[in-house]
Parts: sequence; structure tokens; C-alpha cells
Amino acid sequence: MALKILIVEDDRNIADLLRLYLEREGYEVSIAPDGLKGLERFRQEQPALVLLDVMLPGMDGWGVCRSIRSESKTPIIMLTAKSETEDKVAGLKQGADDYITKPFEMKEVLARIEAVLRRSGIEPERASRRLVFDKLTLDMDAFELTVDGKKIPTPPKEMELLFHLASSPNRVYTRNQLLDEVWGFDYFGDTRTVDVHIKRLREKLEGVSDQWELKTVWSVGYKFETKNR
Amino acid sequence: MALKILIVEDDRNIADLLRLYLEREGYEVSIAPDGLKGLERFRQEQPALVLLDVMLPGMDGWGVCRSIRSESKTPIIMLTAKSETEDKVAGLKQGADDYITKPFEMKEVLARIEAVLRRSGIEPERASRRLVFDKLTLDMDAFELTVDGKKIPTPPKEMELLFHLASSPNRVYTRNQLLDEVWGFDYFGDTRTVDVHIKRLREKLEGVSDQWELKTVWSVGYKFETKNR
DNA sequence: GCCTGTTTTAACAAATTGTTCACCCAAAAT
DNA sequence: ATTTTGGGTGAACAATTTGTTAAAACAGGC
Repeated sequence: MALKILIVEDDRNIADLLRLYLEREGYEVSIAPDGLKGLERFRQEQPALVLLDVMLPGMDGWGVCRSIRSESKTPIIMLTAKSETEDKVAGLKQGADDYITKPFEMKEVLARIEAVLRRSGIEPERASRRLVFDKLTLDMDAFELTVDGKKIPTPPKEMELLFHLASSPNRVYTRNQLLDEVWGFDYFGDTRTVDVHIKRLREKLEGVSDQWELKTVWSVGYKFETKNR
Repeated sequence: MALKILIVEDDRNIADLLRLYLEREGYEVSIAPDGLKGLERFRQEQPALVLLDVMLPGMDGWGVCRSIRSESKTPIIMLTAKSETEDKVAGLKQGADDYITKPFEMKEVLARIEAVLRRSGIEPERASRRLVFDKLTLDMDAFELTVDGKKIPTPPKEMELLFHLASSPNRVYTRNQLLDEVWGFDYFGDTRTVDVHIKRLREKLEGVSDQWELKTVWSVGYKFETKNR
């Protein structure tokens, strides 16, 4: 069961970006756009950790932080634009566990989340992102593709594309869907990009097994087709 | 409880067509013909998502988009004739969540709606796109036609035509209706095209079952007729 | 900043599908 | 029974979509 993280953030872009990265890491993410909804969601969903923006419409981040703290020990990481030390100190006094200033690096955020979780005695054990099919193993944690027992060095985009397709075997995805879901919703690029990545994946996977196949669905898109099931 | 979608679009044909498809997917649809009525409806009905045409009489789409955004984070997908990238960027800056250029494919629209809803943390829970009749399975997610247990490779237009007819068994469709609804509202071609596709479908389905049939209704059109029930 | 590997774009060839047309047959109308 | 209208079909042709290659753009590590 994946660990749940609640993001309370009114800027849609930032929230989506966080979601993208956290989900890729195997967390379950939910987003609340303001303080009140944030509290509500918190009570409903009992997340393992809260990422909390300071500047929020309605009740601000500090208020939310105090409210959560008054009813639970759930770790809280504050997100803020200001980098003043006094703010940081104040924040920690209000009960936050850590503090990240915008603009932030995703790597930074991930590292801090894991650190805070570990400090709180929670094992960050993320959902396994590992798929196994006949003669094919796709391990997104180790970032390794294994074909017929041999590791095949594979660039990230190809890994993620294959992972995405193979996560829902036999389901067709249009190129635009794949661009949205693998490249990101704000990607403006050519749909043929997908074709090229598919082709390279096929080179790596060619003739390995007759149990599955990267199949073209004409005028629609691609799917990872499996035989039996 | 079905998710509600508001369509703001002055072209009646396009709006109706969208309604048709969205309702088939299980959404609840309401339509507003111009910007002001669109805003009004938006406030009344609190839809889960808005499909918004850019070219509108009175207040244009961008204006509506800004107004909605100023009071809510409800996802907005813009519909527009222009395909310029700058327009797309501008659109996303105004607060739209996604952007579809006309003429659009219905499957594209559906896919994007789902993607946007998922991004917003709303579960799209749409109707399954799978039909099963005696010895016949039509799975639009996998894009597969199965006849008597065997997969039959079938081109997209045939799949969609059959899916369309079989979605409302025993209902007659005129050729023009089918051209509108399967080929697209802006399609301009010979009605005999439908005949040819029907013919090819019949070849694939010939003598498979006596429970259903692709039937001609003389001087009217075609229907997918089922026996009992 | 340079180097290396990755991603994207562009161009062309190949494959698949969609459309039209002509001709003939079937159903309704007279 | 004859005429008229609509439908079935096969094949040629057109259009669309995909595969593939190569080269340009880009990104991250040193």
C-alpha cells in the first residue's frame, strides 16, 4: 500500500509538478487548493505526510499547520517563497518538521520527504514500481530493464514509456495521451516523437518473447499487448 | 452520481455532437451558446469541467476562461480552430488546463477530458467501452474485435461504425447520421462510403450468430438488430 | 565550456486504410 | 410487369498513418 502525501497548494502548476514527481516515486498524492479544503482532506485521508504552502487563500499555511498539529503528529513540510531565517524559525515553532523555499529542486523535495518520514519512524517504502512479464523485467526503482536475464541499458524516456504502456497491458493509448502522461501535460511537441521511442524500444525487445508485444493500433496509437492472462 | 460537464460553444452541431459522445460516456452535459450564458451556467451548475470554445459571440473564450479562473479552479479545456503553438501557450497562461484544436477527434476529446480530470484529482469513472453480444465482443479500450473467440483485425473506421451501431441496438441510423457521428461533423463525402464499410463488417460477421445482425432499413439506413430481449 | 549520450525534429519510404465509381441487383411504386 | 429508386459489391485510386533513418538540438557530467 502506497504512502499517501497531501499537497496543500493553490498554484496549480506547482501542485501538478509535485504530483508528477511524487507519483513517479510511487507515492499516492492528493491535492487541496486552500487551507480549509486542506484540513478537510487531511481528516478524510489521513496522509502519511503533508506538503503545505505558506501563502494560501483563506486560512494561511501557519493556521493549517497549527490545526493539524493540534490533532495529529503527522509530519509537515512547509513550502514558502520567503527564505528569511526568521520565517523558518517561526515555522518550526508552529510545529512544522521541515521547510523548503521556492523555487525548489524536485530532487531536494524528494530527499527531504524521505528524511522526514524516516525521522518519524515511517519506512518510506514506496509502492513497488516493478513489472514482470515473460522474459521482461521493468524495475523503475532501480531504473533497470532486464530482457531475458540480461540488463539492457535504457534511457529514461524509453523506460517510462514502456512502463506506462505495460502498466495497463492491452489498453490502447493515443500518442497525445502518451505525451500528456509520460512527457507531461504541458509538453508541446510532435507526436512522432512517440514513434521514435517506440521504435527504439522495439529494437531492444525484438523477438524476446511471444507472450507480449508492443503493438501499433492503426490510426489510434500503441499498446502493450499480452497473450494469455 | 455522474460528473457534470459544461460546454460553451455557439455552433449547435458541434455542441450536440459533443453532448452525444459525452453522455454515452456517462457524463452529465449542459450547453451554453455564448460567453455570458456560459458564465451564468457555470455559477449555477458548478460543473466538474468546462469545454470552452475560443470564438464566441459577445465575451470571447479567453474572457470566460479568465472569469472562471478568477473564481474557481475548475478544469477548463479550450476548443479552437487555430493550431498555432503561441495560441496554445497563451491559452495555458490564461489558466486553461488543456487545449484541443478543431477539427477534433472524439476519442481525443474523451482522452483529454479524462487526463485533465485525473490531474485534478477527480476520478473520471467513465462507462466501460466494451460491448458483448452472442459470440461478439467489441472492446474499444483495447481496440479489439473478437468474433467467436478469435480476434479479428479490424480497421478503425469499421470498429467505430460497429461500436456506434451496437451501442444502441435496434436503433436505425441514417447514413448521414453515421457520417456525422462516426466520421465527424465536418466530414463532407459520399454516403455510399458507409455502405462499403457496412459491407466489410458483414464479411467479418457473416453467419457468426443468429442473435444479432447488421440490417439494412430500406430507404432509411442501417441498424444493429438483436433478437430476444 | 566541452563532451557524451539522449531526445526531438524532419524527411522519405512503406504500409494500411478510406473513398469513389461503375455496374448490377433488389425492393417499392406505378 | 415495368419503372424507379435505393443498395451491394469489387476494384482502382487517393489519402492517411506509420516505420525508419539521419541529423540537429539539448542536457547533464566533468
